[in-house]
Amino acid sequence: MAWPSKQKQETRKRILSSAVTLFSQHGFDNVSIADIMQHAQLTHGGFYAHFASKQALYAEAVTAAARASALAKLLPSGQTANADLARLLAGYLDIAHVEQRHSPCPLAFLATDVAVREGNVRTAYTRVFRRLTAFITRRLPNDKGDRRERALAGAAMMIGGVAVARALDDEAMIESLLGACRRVGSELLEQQAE
Amino acid sequence: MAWPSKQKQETRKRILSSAVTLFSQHGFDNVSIADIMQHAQLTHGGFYAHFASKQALYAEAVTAAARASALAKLLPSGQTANADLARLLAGYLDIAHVEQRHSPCPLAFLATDVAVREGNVRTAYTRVFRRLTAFITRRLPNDKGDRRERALAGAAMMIGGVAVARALDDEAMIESLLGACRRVGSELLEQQAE
DNA sequence: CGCACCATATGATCAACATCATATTTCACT
DNA sequence: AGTGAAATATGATGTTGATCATATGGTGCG
Repeated sequence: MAWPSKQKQETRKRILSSAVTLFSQHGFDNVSIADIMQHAQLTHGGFYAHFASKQALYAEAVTAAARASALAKLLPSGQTANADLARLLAGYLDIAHVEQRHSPCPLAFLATDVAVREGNVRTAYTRVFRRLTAFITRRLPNDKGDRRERALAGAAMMIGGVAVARALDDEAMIESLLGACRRVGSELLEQQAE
Repeated sequence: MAWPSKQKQETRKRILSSAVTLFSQHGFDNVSIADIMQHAQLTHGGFYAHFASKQALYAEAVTAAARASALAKLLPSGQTANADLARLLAGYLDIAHVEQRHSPCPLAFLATDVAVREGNVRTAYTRVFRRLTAFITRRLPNDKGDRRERALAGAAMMIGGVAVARALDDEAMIESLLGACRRVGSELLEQQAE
């Protein structure tokens, strides 16, 4: 009975946060445990005191990334539904997001990387996606069309826009793509003034 | 000067085709040269007689995948613009595509996988994306709104829809997502009957 | 039939890396 | 201050995989 100082919990959080950053930036397979631990200012050996395996860390990282990312910061907004959606679109389809200058959304950054795994990781990803689409659906007006359908398609467009932008080579095309998704997304999701 | 039998060209094509299949299915890092060669019914050693490196193969595979995928088969269509777009949406946002029961589109299957590489691979990806958006743009009516903008956003939605669907765990949600993207995509890209 | 040569196969080599076993440090409490 | 366990570090181990060097085998020509 020693160390009630919560050191361990904080260390664990630091590892998770480093994992989110590095996995998003380089993909699961291009990041070693040693890389993550180093980034968290630790050495590689202690890792298994915190996580059962690299895969287990990945599953938690997907969830943690969602919590840290822009969406989470919108949740307790209190603004109008329309303002929330506008802010979501603008923040998500932003070059700063694509270049990972703030917390990346795992749905866009890890999409095909998650698709090739099994088990927990997929489940975590699915949960995060469900949460995003619920967030959007709740803010769509009830009257025109099927809200859920538009929310799903809108989410796909946002995620696809960012994922593709990250893969592109050409700065100008990246900007066009993001701009196009912002504007069409706004038509699709926001209540237009009449 | 022997072997005018073109054996080598055909072998090379077989390797490329195996690479497309396996990279799409498992991602670049989870496929070894040996896996690819075995899939092409060869042994690992001969690989470097055909490609300079695994990365070089990847760049060519992105291009080859595009050529083999559904889009390519639409190109010499001769149908109306609307019919082409309808066919593209239906074929792309299809569970059979997601489950890779036919040639996968590299834009969706390799998006985040390409995003973490450098050089040739990104360039090849960008070229394929440019080709897809050009294909769509050319088939949009000139009158309402900015064609190119709608083409870019539509492409992002298609690609995002398939990429996310592949990562999801839940069959029902996959179907909803694909259906939503098909219907919203159709509103966005097809000329609606009045 | 045998030769020259290209395509492919066999068999290293060398470096990364996930995971584990063991050592060292650090804190809370006496 | 001293002690013991928790937290972290150091140092294997074993495997996998990209790449390369060398060997084999089949092909078309003389």
